[in-house]
Amino acid sequence: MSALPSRLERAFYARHTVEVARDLLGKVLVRVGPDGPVLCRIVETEAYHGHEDRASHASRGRTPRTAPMFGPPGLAYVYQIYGMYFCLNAVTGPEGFPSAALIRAVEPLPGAAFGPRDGAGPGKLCRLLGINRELNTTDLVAGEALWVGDDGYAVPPEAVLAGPRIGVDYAGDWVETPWRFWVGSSRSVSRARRSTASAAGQDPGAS
DNA sequence: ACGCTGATGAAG
DNA sequence: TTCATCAGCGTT
Repeated sequence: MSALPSRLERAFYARHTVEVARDLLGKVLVRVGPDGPVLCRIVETEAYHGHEDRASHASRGRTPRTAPMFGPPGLAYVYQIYGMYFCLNAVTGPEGFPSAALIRAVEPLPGAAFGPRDGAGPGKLCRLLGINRELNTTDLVAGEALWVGDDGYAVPPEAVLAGPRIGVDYAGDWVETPWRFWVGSSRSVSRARRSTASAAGQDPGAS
């Protein structure tokens, strides 16, 4: 039923990372690997914004690892965490300003060859799609191996929920910042809906 | 609640 | 060179 997805352009990623993270919900993540293309729908994201955001890798400035976050919007920032997993981010905002949207969960499209929990987490989806450090700094706007498209589907605004980001207990005043976004009706989000979850409003989270 | 696992960055 | 710290996951 869905049209073939059309690739998101650089202007999509060039906006405030909170807007990008929210708008990535419902978009189609396309991975073209050795075994051919795999498509899935993004249902959970998180925003990381600038050096003041103590949850962000870039909060301590530019380092070899975080350099991609300072690059042009639309790059992939892939890093390894806990020694065993990879996480995929899309670099956002203007070039030179460190911000990115973490893709935390994807759900299968109808007829997909994997289950609803196979992409339910940032490490799981990278494992599912064969995303590793080789894809770090690849261009989601121009590359062939990994990109994000729009197939015309839109998540109903009332289905978009927001809450605190996961795994950032060290982030001080930023721990409760509600920059995690997910599709409340999806079975593929990485954790059950929190009672404190709230519908994502129009306002950007903070600044 | 815990173990797995190794890159990362800061300290020295 | 050592050391503590992780934007997770799976099993108990």
